[in-house]
Amino acid sequence: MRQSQLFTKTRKEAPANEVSKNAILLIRAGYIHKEMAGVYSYLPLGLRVLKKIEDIIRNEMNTIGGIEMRTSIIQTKEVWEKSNRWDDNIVDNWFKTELKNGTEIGLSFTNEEAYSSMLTQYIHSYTDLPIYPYDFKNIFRNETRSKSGIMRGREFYWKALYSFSKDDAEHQEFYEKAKQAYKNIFQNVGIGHITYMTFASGGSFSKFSHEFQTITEAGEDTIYIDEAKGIAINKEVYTDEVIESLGLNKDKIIEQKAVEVGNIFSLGTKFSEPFNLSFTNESGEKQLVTMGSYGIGLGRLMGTIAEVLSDDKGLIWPTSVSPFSLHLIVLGKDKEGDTYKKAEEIYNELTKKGIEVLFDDRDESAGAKFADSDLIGIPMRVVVSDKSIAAGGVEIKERKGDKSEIITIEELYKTYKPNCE
RNA sequence: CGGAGUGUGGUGUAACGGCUAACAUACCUGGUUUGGGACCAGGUGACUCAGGGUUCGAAUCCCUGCACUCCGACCA
Repeated sequence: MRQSQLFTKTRKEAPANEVSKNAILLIRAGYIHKEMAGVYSYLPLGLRVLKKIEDIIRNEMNTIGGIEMRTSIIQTKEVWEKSNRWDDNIVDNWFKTELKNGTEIGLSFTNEEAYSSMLTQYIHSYTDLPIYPYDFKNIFRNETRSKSGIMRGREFYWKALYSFSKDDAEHQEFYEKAKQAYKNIFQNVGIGHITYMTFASGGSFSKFSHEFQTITEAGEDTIYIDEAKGIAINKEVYTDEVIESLGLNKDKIIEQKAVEVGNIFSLGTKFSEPFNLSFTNESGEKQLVTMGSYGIGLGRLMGTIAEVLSDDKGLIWPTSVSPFSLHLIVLGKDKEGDTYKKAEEIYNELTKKGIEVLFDDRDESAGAKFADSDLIGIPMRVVVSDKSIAAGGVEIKERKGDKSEIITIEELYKTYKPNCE
Protein backbone atom coordinates (compact mmCIF):
# COMPACT_ATOMS: atom_id res chain seq x y z
CA MET A 1 0.00 0.00 0.00
CA ARG A 2 1.14 3.50 -0.80
CA GLN A 3 1.34 5.68 2.25
CA SER A 4 0.19 8.64 0.18
CA GLN A 5 -3.13 6.82 -0.06
CA LEU A 6 -3.38 5.96 3.61
CA PHE A 7 -5.74 8.63 4.85
CA THR A 8 -4.75 8.26 8.47
CA LYS A 9 -2.03 10.56 9.71
CA THR A 10 0.35 10.16 12.59
CA ARG A 11 0.24 12.66 15.41
CA LYS A 12 2.91 14.04 17.64
CA GLU A 13 0.54 14.37 20.52
CA ALA A 14 -2.00 12.00 21.92
CA PRO A 15 -5.51 13.14 22.83
CA ALA A 16 -5.56 14.58 26.33
CA ASN A 17 -8.23 12.16 27.46
CA GLU A 18 -6.20 9.02 26.80
CA VAL A 19 -3.82 7.82 29.46
CA SER A 20 -3.29 4.20 28.62
CA LYS A 21 -0.18 3.48 26.62
CA ASN A 22 -1.88 1.16 24.13
CA ALA A 23 -4.51 3.75 23.21
CA ILE A 24 -2.00 6.59 23.04
CA LEU A 25 0.31 4.72 20.68
CA LEU A 26 -2.43 3.18 18.57
CA ILE A 27 -4.20 6.50 18.14
CA ARG A 28 -1.02 8.46 17.46
CA ALA A 29 0.06 5.95 14.85
CA GLY A 30 -3.37 5.84 13.24
CA TYR A 31 -4.53 2.31 14.11
CA ILE A 32 -7.70 3.10 16.00
CA HIS A 33 -10.21 5.90 16.39
CA LYS A 34 -12.10 6.51 19.57
CA GLU A 35 -15.86 6.84 19.22
CA MET A 36 -16.63 7.02 22.93
CA ALA A 37 -15.35 5.55 26.15
CA GLY A 38 -14.71 1.88 25.58
CA VAL A 39 -15.69 2.00 21.91
CA TYR A 40 -13.09 2.21 19.19
CA SER A 41 -13.14 1.94 15.41
CA TYR A 42 -10.34 0.08 13.73
CA LEU A 43 -8.65 2.13 11.03
CA PRO A 44 -6.96 0.50 8.03
CA LEU A 45 -3.73 -0.25 9.88
CA GLY A 46 -5.55 -1.46 12.98
CA LEU A 47 -7.81 -3.76 11.03
CA ARG A 48 -4.78 -5.35 9.39
CA VAL A 49 -3.32 -6.20 12.77
CA LEU A 50 -6.65 -7.48 14.03
CA LYS A 51 -6.97 -9.74 10.99
CA LYS A 52 -3.46 -11.09 11.45
CA ILE A 53 -4.32 -12.00 15.01
CA GLU A 54 -7.59 -13.49 13.85
CA ASP A 55 -5.82 -15.70 11.31
CA ILE A 56 -3.38 -16.97 13.90
CA ILE A 57 -6.22 -17.88 16.24
CA ARG A 58 -8.32 -19.41 13.46
CA ASN A 59 -5.44 -21.59 12.40
CA GLU A 60 -4.99 -22.98 15.91
CA MET A 61 -8.70 -23.50 16.42
CA ASN A 62 -9.03 -25.38 13.15
CA THR A 63 -6.04 -27.51 14.06
CA ILE A 64 -7.76 -28.85 17.17
CA GLY A 65 -11.02 -29.50 15.36
CA GLY A 66 -12.79 -26.17 15.61
CA ILE A 67 -15.53 -25.37 13.11
CA GLU A 68 -16.06 -21.71 12.42
CA MET A 69 -19.53 -20.23 12.27
CA ARG A 70 -21.23 -17.11 13.52
CA THR A 71 -23.98 -16.79 16.08
CA SER A 72 -26.26 -13.78 16.01
CA ILE A 73 -25.64 -10.72 18.12
CA ILE A 74 -29.32 -9.93 18.61
CA GLN A 75 -30.92 -12.50 20.85
CA THR A 76 -34.30 -12.99 22.42
CA LYS A 77 -35.17 -12.73 26.06
CA GLU A 78 -36.59 -16.27 26.22
CA VAL A 79 -33.26 -17.91 25.56
CA TRP A 80 -31.55 -16.04 28.37
CA GLU A 81 -34.35 -16.64 30.80
CA LYS A 82 -33.71 -20.36 30.50
CA SER A 83 -30.25 -19.95 31.94
CA ASN A 84 -31.47 -17.27 34.33
CA ARG A 85 -29.22 -14.58 32.90
CA TRP A 86 -31.78 -12.11 31.56
CA ASP A 87 -32.46 -10.40 34.88
CA ASP A 88 -30.52 -7.15 35.29
CA ASN A 89 -29.97 -8.01 38.92
CA ILE A 90 -28.03 -11.06 37.85
CA VAL A 91 -26.29 -9.69 34.77
CA ASP A 92 -25.88 -5.95 35.01
CA ASN A 93 -23.94 -5.20 31.84
CA TRP A 94 -26.63 -5.95 29.30
CA PHE A 95 -27.34 -3.79 26.29
CA LYS A 96 -31.06 -4.35 25.81
CA THR A 97 -33.52 -2.89 23.38
CA GLU A 98 -36.74 -3.95 21.71
CA LEU A 99 -38.25 -4.61 18.35
CA LYS A 100 -40.93 -2.32 16.91
CA ASN A 101 -43.55 -4.78 18.09
CA GLY A 102 -42.30 -4.59 21.65
CA THR A 103 -40.35 -7.86 21.75
CA GLU A 104 -37.48 -7.53 24.17
CA ILE A 105 -34.06 -8.37 22.83
CA GLY A 106 -30.50 -8.21 24.06
CA LEU A 107 -27.11 -7.80 22.41
CA SER A 108 -25.05 -10.81 23.25
CA PHE A 109 -22.42 -10.38 25.93
CA THR A 110 -21.37 -14.03 25.62
CA ASN A 111 -22.29 -17.08 23.55
CA GLU A 112 -23.17 -20.01 25.81
CA GLU A 113 -26.92 -19.53 25.46
CA ALA A 114 -26.82 -19.03 21.71
CA TYR A 115 -24.95 -22.26 21.16
CA SER A 116 -26.73 -24.34 23.76
CA SER A 117 -30.21 -23.50 22.51
CA MET A 118 -29.32 -23.78 18.83
CA LEU A 119 -27.53 -27.08 19.15
CA THR A 120 -30.53 -28.83 20.67
CA GLN A 121 -31.70 -29.01 17.06
CA TYR A 122 -28.53 -30.61 15.79
CA ILE A 123 -27.29 -32.89 18.55
CA HIS A 124 -29.36 -36.04 19.07
CA SER A 125 -27.07 -39.02 19.10
CA TYR A 126 -23.69 -39.87 20.58
CA THR A 127 -22.49 -40.05 17.00
CA ASP A 128 -23.07 -36.30 16.74
CA LEU A 129 -20.39 -35.64 19.36
CA PRO A 130 -17.93 -34.23 20.06
CA ILE A 131 -18.12 -30.90 18.17
CA TYR A 132 -16.21 -27.67 18.58
CA PRO A 133 -17.95 -24.72 16.95
CA TYR A 134 -16.53 -21.25 17.33
CA ASP A 135 -17.16 -17.60 16.49
CA PHE A 136 -15.34 -14.44 15.77
CA LYS A 137 -17.77 -11.63 16.46
CA ASN A 138 -18.42 -8.38 18.25
CA ILE A 139 -19.61 -8.64 21.80
CA PHE A 140 -21.38 -5.95 23.80
CA ARG A 141 -20.98 -5.33 27.48
CA ASN A 142 -22.42 -2.27 29.13
CA GLU A 143 -19.46 -1.79 31.44
CA THR A 144 -20.00 0.68 34.23
CA ARG A 145 -16.47 1.77 33.71
CA SER A 146 -14.53 1.12 30.57
CA LYS A 147 -10.87 1.84 30.75
CA SER A 148 -7.36 1.12 29.56
CA GLY A 149 -7.97 1.95 25.91
CA ILE A 150 -8.88 -1.13 23.91
CA MET A 151 -8.11 -3.44 26.83
CA ARG A 152 -11.62 -3.25 28.26
CA GLY A 153 -14.22 -2.08 25.84
CA ARG A 154 -17.99 -1.90 25.73
CA GLU A 155 -17.95 -3.33 22.25
CA PHE A 156 -15.18 -5.73 21.42
CA TYR A 157 -14.21 -8.41 18.96
CA TRP A 158 -13.61 -11.87 20.31
CA LYS A 159 -13.19 -15.49 19.51
CA ALA A 160 -15.33 -17.89 21.48
CA LEU A 161 -15.17 -21.63 21.02
CA TYR A 162 -17.41 -24.08 22.85
CA SER A 163 -16.76 -27.75 23.20
CA PHE A 164 -19.63 -30.22 23.28
CA SER A 165 -18.55 -33.63 24.50
CA LYS A 166 -20.18 -36.87 25.52
CA ASP A 167 -18.62 -37.06 28.93
CA ASP A 168 -15.98 -35.64 31.16
CA ALA A 169 -13.20 -37.85 29.84
CA GLU A 170 -13.85 -36.74 26.29
CA HIS A 171 -14.08 -33.17 27.49
CA GLN A 172 -10.74 -33.35 29.29
CA GLU A 173 -9.04 -34.69 26.23
CA PHE A 174 -10.09 -31.65 24.24
CA TYR A 175 -9.42 -29.30 27.12
CA GLU A 176 -5.77 -30.33 27.11
CA LYS A 177 -5.54 -29.74 23.38
CA ALA A 178 -7.06 -26.30 23.86
CA LYS A 179 -4.40 -25.46 26.44
CA GLN A 180 -1.71 -26.21 23.92
CA ALA A 181 -3.49 -24.30 21.17
CA TYR A 182 -3.69 -21.27 23.42
CA LYS A 183 -0.01 -21.50 24.23
CA ASN A 184 0.73 -21.63 20.52
CA ILE A 185 -1.43 -18.58 19.86
CA PHE A 186 0.29 -16.40 22.42
CA GLN A 187 3.64 -17.65 21.23
CA ASN A 188 2.75 -16.84 17.65
CA VAL A 189 1.57 -13.31 18.33
CA GLY A 190 4.87 -12.58 20.06
CA ILE A 191 4.02 -12.52 23.76
CA GLY A 192 4.59 -16.15 24.65
CA HIS A 193 7.64 -15.37 26.76
CA ILE A 194 5.62 -13.23 29.18
CA THR A 195 2.33 -15.10 29.09
CA TYR A 196 1.54 -17.70 31.73
CA MET A 197 -1.13 -20.28 32.04
CA THR A 198 -2.76 -19.25 35.28
CA PHE A 199 -4.95 -21.23 37.62
CA ALA A 200 -8.08 -19.29 38.49
CA SER A 201 -11.39 -20.03 40.12
CA GLY A 202 -13.25 -22.71 38.28
CA GLY A 203 -16.88 -22.36 39.19
CA SER A 204 -19.04 -25.30 40.06
CA PHE A 205 -17.84 -27.88 37.57
CA SER A 206 -14.11 -27.96 38.03
CA LYS A 207 -11.60 -26.92 40.60
CA PHE A 208 -9.88 -24.41 38.33
CA SER A 209 -10.33 -22.56 35.14
CA HIS A 210 -7.25 -21.60 33.19
CA GLU A 211 -6.47 -18.04 32.29
CA PHE A 212 -3.67 -16.92 30.07
CA GLN A 213 -2.12 -13.92 31.72
CA THR A 214 0.43 -11.60 30.15
CA ILE A 215 2.69 -9.65 32.45
CA THR A 216 2.15 -5.91 32.15
CA GLU A 217 1.61 -3.03 34.52
CA ALA A 218 -1.44 -2.21 32.43
CA GLY A 219 -3.15 -5.38 33.62
CA GLU A 220 -5.95 -5.50 36.15
CA ASP A 221 -5.05 -8.83 37.67
CA THR A 222 -2.41 -9.93 40.12
CA ILE A 223 -0.84 -13.31 39.56
CA TYR A 224 1.79 -15.38 41.33
CA ILE A 225 4.28 -16.99 39.01
CA ASP A 226 6.49 -20.03 39.43
CA GLU A 227 9.07 -19.42 36.71
CA ALA A 228 10.54 -22.90 36.91
CA LYS A 229 7.19 -24.53 36.24
CA GLY A 230 6.09 -21.83 33.86
CA ILE A 231 2.68 -21.50 35.44
CA ALA A 232 0.94 -19.01 37.68
CA ILE A 233 -1.89 -18.70 40.17
CA ASN A 234 -4.43 -15.90 40.13
CA LYS A 235 -4.64 -13.93 43.35
CA GLU A 236 -8.30 -14.93 43.69
CA VAL A 237 -7.34 -18.54 44.43
CA TYR A 238 -3.83 -18.01 45.80
CA THR A 239 -3.69 -20.06 49.01
CA ASP A 240 -1.15 -22.38 50.58
CA GLU A 241 -3.43 -25.27 49.79
CA VAL A 242 -3.52 -24.40 46.10
CA ILE A 243 0.23 -23.83 45.93
CA GLU A 244 0.75 -27.25 47.43
CA SER A 245 -1.80 -29.00 45.28
CA LEU A 246 -0.04 -27.68 42.20
CA GLY A 247 3.34 -28.71 43.53
CA LEU A 248 4.80 -25.21 43.37
CA ASN A 249 7.64 -23.83 45.44
CA LYS A 250 6.25 -20.96 47.46
CA ASP A 251 9.68 -19.40 48.04
CA LYS A 252 10.27 -18.96 44.36
CA ILE A 253 6.92 -17.49 43.46
CA ILE A 254 6.87 -13.91 42.27
CA GLU A 255 3.97 -11.49 42.20
CA GLN A 256 3.18 -9.64 38.96
CA LYS A 257 0.49 -7.44 37.49
CA ALA A 258 -0.98 -9.10 34.43
CA VAL A 259 -3.78 -8.92 31.91
CA GLU A 260 -6.02 -11.86 31.05
CA VAL A 261 -5.65 -12.36 27.31
CA GLY A 262 -7.57 -15.60 27.15
CA ASN A 263 -9.30 -18.18 29.26
CA ILE A 264 -10.56 -21.72 29.07
CA PHE A 265 -13.27 -23.05 31.27
CA SER A 266 -15.01 -26.33 31.98
CA LEU A 267 -18.74 -25.79 32.10
CA GLY A 268 -19.93 -29.31 32.83
CA THR A 269 -23.69 -29.41 32.32
CA LYS A 270 -24.34 -25.91 33.59
CA PHE A 271 -25.86 -24.87 30.28
CA SER A 272 -26.83 -28.17 28.73
CA GLU A 273 -29.16 -28.78 31.65
CA PRO A 274 -31.39 -25.66 31.39
CA PHE A 275 -31.53 -26.02 27.62
CA ASN A 276 -31.96 -29.76 27.81
CA LEU A 277 -29.08 -30.19 25.43
CA SER A 278 -28.81 -33.96 25.49
CA PHE A 279 -28.15 -36.95 23.29
CA THR A 280 -28.97 -40.64 23.24
CA ASN A 281 -25.96 -42.68 24.23
CA GLU A 282 -24.86 -46.14 23.09
CA SER A 283 -27.18 -47.74 25.64
CA GLY A 284 -30.17 -45.82 24.39
CA GLU A 285 -30.27 -43.51 27.40
CA LYS A 286 -30.60 -39.73 27.39
CA GLN A 287 -27.48 -38.00 28.59
CA LEU A 288 -26.56 -34.31 29.01
CA VAL A 289 -23.79 -32.84 26.90
CA THR A 290 -20.60 -31.80 28.71
CA MET A 291 -19.44 -28.34 27.72
CA GLY A 292 -16.38 -26.12 27.85
CA SER A 293 -15.76 -22.53 26.81
CA TYR A 294 -12.62 -21.03 25.32
CA GLY A 295 -12.38 -17.28 24.77
CA ILE A 296 -9.92 -14.70 23.53
CA GLY A 297 -10.57 -10.97 23.19
CA LEU A 298 -8.76 -9.88 20.04
CA GLY A 299 -8.84 -6.18 20.80
CA ARG A 300 -7.47 -6.75 24.24
CA LEU A 301 -4.79 -8.99 22.80
CA MET A 302 -3.82 -6.30 20.29
CA GLY A 303 -3.75 -3.73 23.07
CA THR A 304 -1.59 -6.01 25.17
CA ILE A 305 0.91 -6.46 22.36
CA ALA A 306 1.02 -2.67 21.97
CA GLU A 307 1.62 -2.28 25.69
CA VAL A 308 4.44 -4.77 25.98
CA LEU A 309 6.09 -4.44 22.58
CA SER A 310 6.78 -0.74 22.18
CA ASP A 311 9.31 1.90 23.16
CA ASP A 312 9.41 5.67 23.50
CA LYS A 313 9.40 6.07 19.74
CA GLY A 314 6.35 3.94 19.10
CA LEU A 315 5.08 0.46 18.40
CA ILE A 316 7.25 -2.57 17.62
CA TRP A 317 5.07 -5.24 16.06
CA PRO A 318 6.20 -8.84 15.81
CA THR A 319 6.30 -9.87 12.15
CA SER A 320 3.38 -12.23 12.64
CA VAL A 321 0.88 -9.49 13.46
CA SER A 322 2.45 -6.45 11.83
CA PRO A 323 0.13 -4.63 9.40
CA PHE A 324 2.89 -4.87 6.80
CA SER A 325 6.06 -6.93 6.49
CA LEU A 326 8.21 -4.10 5.21
CA HIS A 327 8.17 -0.35 5.41
CA LEU A 328 9.74 0.90 2.20
CA ILE A 329 10.84 4.51 2.38
CA VAL A 330 12.10 6.62 -0.49
CA LEU A 331 14.04 9.80 0.23
CA GLY A 332 14.44 12.75 -2.10
CA LYS A 333 11.83 14.79 -3.83
CA ASP A 334 12.65 14.34 -7.46
CA LYS A 335 9.80 12.04 -8.43
CA GLU A 336 11.20 11.71 -11.95
CA GLY A 337 14.68 10.87 -10.71
CA ASP A 338 16.40 7.49 -10.74
CA THR A 339 16.17 6.96 -6.99
CA TYR A 340 12.43 7.36 -7.02
CA LYS A 341 12.08 5.11 -10.03
CA LYS A 342 14.16 2.48 -8.31
CA ALA A 343 11.93 2.65 -5.24
CA GLU A 344 8.82 2.30 -7.38
CA GLU A 345 10.38 -0.70 -9.05
CA ILE A 346 11.18 -2.33 -5.71
CA TYR A 347 7.67 -1.66 -4.43
CA ASN A 348 6.11 -3.21 -7.51
CA GLU A 349 8.39 -6.20 -7.49
CA LEU A 350 7.88 -7.02 -3.80
CA THR A 351 4.15 -6.49 -4.07
CA LYS A 352 4.05 -8.81 -7.05
CA LYS A 353 5.79 -11.43 -4.95
CA GLY A 354 2.98 -11.15 -2.42
CA ILE A 355 4.94 -9.33 0.23
CA GLU A 356 2.96 -6.77 2.16
CA VAL A 357 4.77 -3.49 1.76
CA LEU A 358 3.85 -0.07 3.06
CA PHE A 359 5.54 2.32 0.64
CA ASP A 360 6.21 5.80 1.98
CA ASP A 361 6.02 7.72 -1.27
CA ARG A 362 4.96 10.95 0.38
CA ASP A 363 6.68 14.26 -0.10
CA GLU A 364 7.97 14.47 3.47
CA SER A 365 11.37 15.14 4.95
CA ALA A 366 13.60 12.23 5.86
CA GLY A 367 13.19 12.95 9.55
CA ALA A 368 9.42 12.96 9.34
CA LYS A 369 9.39 9.67 7.47
CA PHE A 370 11.71 7.99 9.95
CA ALA A 371 9.74 9.24 12.91
CA ASP A 372 6.50 7.99 11.38
CA SER A 373 8.08 4.68 10.57
CA ASP A 374 9.23 4.20 14.15
CA LEU A 375 5.80 5.14 15.45
CA ILE A 376 3.92 2.79 13.12
CA GLY A 377 6.28 0.03 14.12
CA ILE A 378 6.61 -2.24 11.09
CA PRO A 379 9.43 -4.63 12.03
CA MET A 380 11.67 -4.00 9.01
CA ARG A 381 12.49 -0.72 7.32
CA VAL A 382 13.96 -0.44 3.84
CA VAL A 383 15.31 2.94 2.75
CA VAL A 384 15.98 3.82 -0.86
CA SER A 385 17.94 7.06 -1.29
CA ASP A 386 20.70 8.58 -3.38
CA LYS A 387 23.03 7.60 -0.57
CA SER A 388 21.90 3.97 -0.42
CA ILE A 389 22.04 3.60 -4.19
CA ALA A 390 25.57 5.03 -4.22
CA ALA A 391 26.50 2.52 -1.52
CA GLY A 392 25.23 -0.33 -3.65
CA GLY A 393 21.54 -0.85 -2.94
CA VAL A 394 19.10 -0.24 -0.12
CA GLU A 395 19.49 0.25 3.59
CA ILE A 396 17.67 -2.16 5.84
CA LYS A 397 17.07 -1.72 9.55
CA GLU A 398 15.09 -3.64 12.10
CA ARG A 399 12.63 -1.57 14.10
CA LYS A 400 13.78 -3.13 17.35
CA GLY A 401 17.51 -2.56 16.81
CA ASP A 402 19.91 0.27 16.03
CA LYS A 403 22.02 -1.34 13.36
CA SER A 404 21.40 -0.74 9.72
CA GLU A 405 23.14 -2.23 6.72
CA ILE A 406 23.26 -1.82 2.99
CA ILE A 407 22.22 -4.79 0.87
CA THR A 408 21.80 -5.07 -2.84
CA ILE A 409 18.36 -5.06 -4.33
CA GLU A 410 18.86 -8.65 -5.45
CA GLU A 411 19.58 -9.65 -1.86
CA LEU A 412 16.44 -7.85 -0.77
CA TYR A 413 14.35 -9.84 -3.23
CA LYS A 414 15.99 -13.05 -2.10
CA THR A 415 15.57 -12.37 1.61
CA TYR A 416 11.96 -11.31 1.52
CA LYS A 417 9.82 -14.14 0.48
CA PRO A 418 6.08 -14.06 0.95
CA ASN A 419 5.14 -14.13 4.60
CA CYS A 420 3.44 -17.48 5.03
CA GLU A 421 1.94 -18.07 8.43
C1' C B 1 -22.76 2.26 40.93
C1' G B 2 -19.78 5.36 45.01
C1' G B 3 -15.59 9.11 45.18
C1' A B 4 -12.33 12.80 42.74
C1' G B 5 -11.10 15.76 38.54
C1' U B 6 -11.49 17.91 33.57
C1' G B 7 -14.38 20.03 29.18
C1' U B 8 -11.35 26.40 24.83
C1' G B 9 -9.95 25.96 16.42
C1' G B 10 -8.66 19.00 13.83
C1' U B 11 -4.81 18.09 17.94
C1' G B 12 -1.96 19.95 22.37
C1' U B 13 -2.07 24.17 25.48
C1' A B 14 -2.79 29.74 27.24
C1' A B 15 -5.92 33.76 28.73
C1' C B 16 -6.75 38.74 36.48
C1' G B 17 -14.51 38.61 36.07
C1' G B 18 -12.80 43.62 31.51
C1' C B 19 -9.94 45.42 24.22
C1' U B 20 -11.22 41.62 18.25
C1' A B 21 -10.17 34.52 22.95
C1' A B 22 -3.61 33.88 22.42
C1' C B 23 0.39 30.28 21.15
C1' A B 24 2.16 25.73 19.01
C1' U B 25 1.05 21.98 15.78
C1' A B 26 -1.91 20.25 11.79
C1' C B 27 -4.14 22.16 7.27
C1' C B 28 -4.09 25.63 2.56
C1' U B 29 -0.82 29.16 -1.03
C1' G B 30 3.98 30.43 -2.79
C1' G B 31 9.20 29.80 -2.38
C1' U B 32 13.40 27.10 -0.57
C1' U B 33 14.99 22.30 1.42
C1' U B 34 15.53 16.41 1.67
C1' G B 35 19.44 10.70 6.16
C1' G B 36 16.13 11.76 12.15
C1' G B 37 9.59 15.15 13.24
C1' A B 38 13.41 21.46 7.96
C1' C B 39 13.00 26.93 6.85
C1' C B 40 10.73 31.77 5.14
C1' A B 41 6.31 34.57 3.87
C1' G B 42 1.11 34.70 3.68
C1' G B 43 -3.70 32.34 4.85
C1' U B 44 -8.27 29.34 6.47
C1' G B 45 -10.16 27.64 10.93
C1' A B 46 -13.46 28.45 17.95
C1' C B 47 -21.18 31.39 19.30
C1' U B 48 -14.80 28.57 24.85
C1' C B 49 -19.63 20.91 25.82
C1' A B 50 -25.24 22.17 26.39
C1' G B 51 -28.98 24.90 29.02
C1' G B 52 -30.04 28.21 32.86
C1' G B 53 -28.35 31.96 36.55
C1' U B 54 -25.18 36.03 39.02
C1' U B 55 -22.98 40.68 36.91
C1' C B 56 -22.57 46.98 33.66
C1' G B 57 -19.49 42.92 31.73
C1' A B 58 -18.51 35.51 32.05
C1' A B 59 -13.99 30.89 28.77
C1' U B 60 -13.36 32.51 33.94
C1' C B 61 -18.24 32.63 39.44
C1' C B 62 -23.00 29.56 40.68
C1' C B 63 -26.77 25.61 39.34
C1' U B 64 -28.49 21.53 36.19
C1' G B 65 -27.47 18.15 32.42
C1' C B 66 -24.10 15.60 29.22
C1' A B 67 -19.24 13.80 27.97
C1' C B 68 -14.40 12.31 29.19
C1' U B 69 -10.34 10.72 32.68
C1' C B 70 -8.61 8.66 37.26
C1' C B 71 -9.45 5.70 42.13
C1' G B 72 -12.78 2.00 44.07
C1' A B 73 -16.82 -1.70 43.26
C1' C B 74 -18.15 -4.99 39.14
C1' C B 75 -16.02 -8.05 35.13
C1' A B 76 -20.77 -14.51 34.27
